[in-house]
Amino acid sequence: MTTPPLSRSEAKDQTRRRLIRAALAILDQEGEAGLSTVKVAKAAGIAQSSFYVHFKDMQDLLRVLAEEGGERLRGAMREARRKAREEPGDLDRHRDTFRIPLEASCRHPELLRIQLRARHDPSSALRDFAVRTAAAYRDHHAADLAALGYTADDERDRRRLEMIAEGINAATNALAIGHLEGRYPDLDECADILTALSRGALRLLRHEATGPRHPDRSEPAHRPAPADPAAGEQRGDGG
Amino acid sequence: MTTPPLSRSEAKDQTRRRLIRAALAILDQEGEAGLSTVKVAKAAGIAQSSFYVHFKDMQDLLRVLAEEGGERLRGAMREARRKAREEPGDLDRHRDTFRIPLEASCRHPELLRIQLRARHDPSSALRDFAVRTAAAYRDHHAADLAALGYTADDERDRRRLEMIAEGINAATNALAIGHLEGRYPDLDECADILTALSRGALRLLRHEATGPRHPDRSEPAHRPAPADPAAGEQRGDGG
DNA sequence: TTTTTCACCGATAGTACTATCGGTGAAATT
DNA sequence: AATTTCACCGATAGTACTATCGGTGAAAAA
Repeated sequence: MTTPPLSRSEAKDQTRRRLIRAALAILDQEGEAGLSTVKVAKAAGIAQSSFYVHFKDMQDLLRVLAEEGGERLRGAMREARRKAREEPGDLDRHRDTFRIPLEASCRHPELLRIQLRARHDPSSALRDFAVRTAAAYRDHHAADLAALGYTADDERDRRRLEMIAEGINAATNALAIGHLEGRYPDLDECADILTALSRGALRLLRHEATGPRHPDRSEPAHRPAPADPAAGEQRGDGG
Repeated sequence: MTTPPLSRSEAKDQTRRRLIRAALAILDQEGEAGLSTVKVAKAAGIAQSSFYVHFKDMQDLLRVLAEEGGERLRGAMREARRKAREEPGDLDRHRDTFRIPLEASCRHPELLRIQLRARHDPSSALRDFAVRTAAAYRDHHAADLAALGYTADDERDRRRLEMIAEGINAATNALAIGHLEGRYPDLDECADILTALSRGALRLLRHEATGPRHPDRSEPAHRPAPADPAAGEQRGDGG
């Protein structure tokens, strides 16, 4: 038995972390309805009343949980993206676009499940987190697709690009869940399906973009896109 | 004005229906967490204790709700399918495949939202309903795709077909929600996106199904087109 | 009419959870 | 060593909900 002389603040922080982890586990296993200060505190090994030493109330804990969860997801996405950049994969840039969120999701199954649940639940304290996470994924896709050369010049194409990104995002989540449930063991195959799905949709986009049905504006307007895919959102860690 | 001489059983049945409708509304607006016998009974205009005249407990009400909801969704799907059969739409068979579930979902927004929520919530009494509904949609898609000539001979193709159907289903729900939220006003456009999405994925399937077992072959430019799904395109206009 | 039935009511016991209280002992500070 | 700080404790008041009770009046049956 190690006898690490924990300082008071270290011990407190450790308890706090136990509370957060306990809440995450209960949230994943029993859902938001199963959450209570009693259960969380007990699972963390402290008295129910001591819960309030660390958090103002359950809402407060969930806020912190969402913040940290969002950071973890974003970090996983960043990491996967970085790894994808280092690897040869020039040929499969398109495919990587789908592997990255898939891997990020599967690296944190509880967060994925919680996010999917909370997204449409008006009573959920995590709804905001879920909506923002989904928006981040959608933007990631939209930006990556734009980077692949699928520009959206007019209003309609922009909307279509968004719709495609949203559909792809939903499919990504569904396949990630399927993978986590063991139905689709091969993550590469999931990425393949997503790649194939998007390819068809993008053809529609490009088709519309190159040969407009209503040539009212003869302006090609080949604007060089936002250039940085989703890098702009968290380019922070530099190179 | 109206003086409808309601028999006792008629009045009771009407109260029961009010309870179910009230529960559905609360469920949609506040989520499962906001549900209580107090609220439901009050919204239905009766005393809380009288709730138990009609249902054993809240679980019982939710069971009935799920049964009726499932029946309504299935009915809407059946109806849309029937209507699609009657219409000329030979050209847009493929597209109809996606319009049908879209319309069915949008006809019952509360049920769609509730289903999406409950699907991944382990604490939800409606989880079973959600899972079965999702499975029904997925099967609908898989069957329709099969009807379009995309056979799945071996294990792998079967799994891929299922994955495609699951992805498409998820995208369908996402776009239906987007439509209900007003972001995608044109349901036809949603169907177009879904059509395009599936077309790419089906190409992958067909490629695997018709081509010889040589995985190194790159994308062929020719179009064998067994059942002619994409032939109709949409107004084609080669441009 | 007389009697029975029963949908509905108010009251309430019981359960589960929240959030605050004063107390305690060991770490931290003096 | 003496004092202060504070993370944690048990107890408990307060809140919200569930589910059961006996009572009531009007519809239904006799």
